[in-house]
Amino acid sequence: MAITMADVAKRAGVSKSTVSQYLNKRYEYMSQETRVKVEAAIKDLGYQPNHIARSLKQKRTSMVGIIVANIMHRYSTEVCRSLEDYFNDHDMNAIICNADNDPEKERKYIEMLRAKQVDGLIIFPTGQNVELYQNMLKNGYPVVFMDRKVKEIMAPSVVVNNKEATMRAVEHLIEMGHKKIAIATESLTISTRLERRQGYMDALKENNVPILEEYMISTEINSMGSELENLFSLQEPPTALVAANDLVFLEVLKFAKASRIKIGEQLGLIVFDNIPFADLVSPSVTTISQPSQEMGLKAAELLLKQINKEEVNPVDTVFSCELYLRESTKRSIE
Amino acid sequence: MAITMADVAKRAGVSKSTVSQYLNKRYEYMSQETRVKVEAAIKDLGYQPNHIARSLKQKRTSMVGIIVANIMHRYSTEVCRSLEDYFNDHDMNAIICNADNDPEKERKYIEMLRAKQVDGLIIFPTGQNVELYQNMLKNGYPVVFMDRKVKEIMAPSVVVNNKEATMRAVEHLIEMGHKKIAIATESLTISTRLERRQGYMDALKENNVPILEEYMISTEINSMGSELENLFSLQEPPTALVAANDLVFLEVLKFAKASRIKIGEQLGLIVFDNIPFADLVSPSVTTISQPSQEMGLKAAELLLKQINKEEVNPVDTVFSCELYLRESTKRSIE
DNA sequence: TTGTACGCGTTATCAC
DNA sequence: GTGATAACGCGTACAA
Repeated sequence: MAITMADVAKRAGVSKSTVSQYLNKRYEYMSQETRVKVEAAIKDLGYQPNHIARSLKQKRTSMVGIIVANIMHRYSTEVCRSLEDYFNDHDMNAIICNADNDPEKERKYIEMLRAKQVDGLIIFPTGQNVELYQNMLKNGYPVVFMDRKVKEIMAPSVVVNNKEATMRAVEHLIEMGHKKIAIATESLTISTRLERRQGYMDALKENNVPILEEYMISTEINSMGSELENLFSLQEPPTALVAANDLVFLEVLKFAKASRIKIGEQLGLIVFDNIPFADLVSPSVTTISQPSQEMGLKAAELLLKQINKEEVNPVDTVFSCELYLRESTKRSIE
Repeated sequence: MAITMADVAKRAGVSKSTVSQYLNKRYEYMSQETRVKVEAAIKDLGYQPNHIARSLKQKRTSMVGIIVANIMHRYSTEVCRSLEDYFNDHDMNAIICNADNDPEKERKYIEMLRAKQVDGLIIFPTGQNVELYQNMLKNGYPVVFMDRKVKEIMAPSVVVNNKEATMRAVEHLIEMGHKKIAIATESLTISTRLERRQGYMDALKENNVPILEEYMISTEINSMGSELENLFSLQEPPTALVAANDLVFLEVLKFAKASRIKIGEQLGLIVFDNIPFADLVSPSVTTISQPSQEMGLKAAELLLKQINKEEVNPVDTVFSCELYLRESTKRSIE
């Protein structure tokens, strides 16, 4: 079917090994004459080396796996883009998989990618497959965790300062006079969500603002709308809200539109996530932005080091978020 | 290093072939007894089959390549998500690559992915590597083109009715009383951009609205801002604008904000692309939306059929876009 | 400088 | 039912 080294060798009137030498640019072991012969044969036949066979021999596929929670998060897309760029520059390919925050799916992907002999894995972990993570780390398999921490695990991780960034954001709301501040997160199964909520609570506590359970909603995206309705039906509805990621933000926008709540006027709003049009819509949206590009770069570097058998410390690399103040939090409360 | 079939065979006291039979579930050729022995050995050793070796033998990697123009387009992300879902459901993996509309990069990716023996390719083509495309098609290599057509090529393609959709959108602007309608596209190197522009021109012609060169700007994203400035510095600046994709839209928003042009009030705006928050921002944005999910599904099906040696006609599958009328085009001109 | 022979981990084809 | 043995396509000692 396809053209193999043997075909090239026959055509050029040399042996397979000579062709192999040529392909690996070990020209010292070769006369000028055979070199051009081989070159011609390759061109003639349109020969393409078979990486699969090479991988089998070399135990290196030049592929890495990326297991992302959900590529529809803007942040995830940005990180993937950054990772892909980096690996491409290093002649590697990335296989991108969506685990959808489903531990079962995550497990399946990890096993599949390892069976495919990918050289390493970058994982946005669900946090639920602890034994599996530990197994990989114990065996020295190259892994970098991204975005989320796994408590029981010591591993190279690339994360942001969720707690501090949220604290800073909530403090800003407090400075603007807000006292009735709510936070909406997805279900509290993942470190980032817990940390953001903790930052929210810490900020309130440090500023002697009472922490009210009913101001902290956390639920699936599907039921976020009705939870928001409850929240704003309280006797004392919040005057400000922190949306803990972009999907939550979308739900908040939907709800605000339906309820004719004017963001920026009646409701101060901060979003923890990267939003492409945040500064261009009206009102522009105050965001806590994550340096997705740099994080992807760092994670890729950490993985590549491990693949190249360099020592990598199993510690968190913590990036700082940027708080962009915009119109959605411009109005102060007396 | 890793555990191989040979290890399992030794442990279970059988031959490699028997282990292979077991793994491929050919239990008929096996006593109950050996079956449990093999099973136990696999569990004990934590054996994982090596897909690379299997691929070498079977000439099927269960991987497909996706070469996307730029994953930062929302539409591309949505298509990728859809593709990934489909292939995952069929026990295949997708390798996603960004060609950045660069023919050279595209060529490199096609060659790399084919060397990696991926079972097929879904390409958002630059259109510039015609010989390469033709070569793949001639050899019966599974390929599906996505989003863009390649003129010289007969191949299974999944596209939208760019011209008709844009016509419809521009007709709407005309119905609203607009006569000074502009269109902004990226450089006219790609079929979708040409088709959208053609649809724009056709709509004007059919409605006896003069076509003005100075109302049709097409340039790199980098210089879109200054082109927009020129456009709106004309003696008769346009009252409506079609942004031909989401990146152009972003530039339009930037420009409008800087120039204090009120979208929906002073400028009717239609965007050809999928915009996540289009209906939730103020003013909400009239969009021409592409059925990314269904298109991904269709493309995946077409590719899988080819991989399974089923006959697939080298024709365009044309999906229809949806025109969502929103506030950015609500104001009529007398 | 070039060729031979073997190994990589799996599957397919036969014998037994 | 089970087990040698030969592919698959490439890399690489080692020999020539």
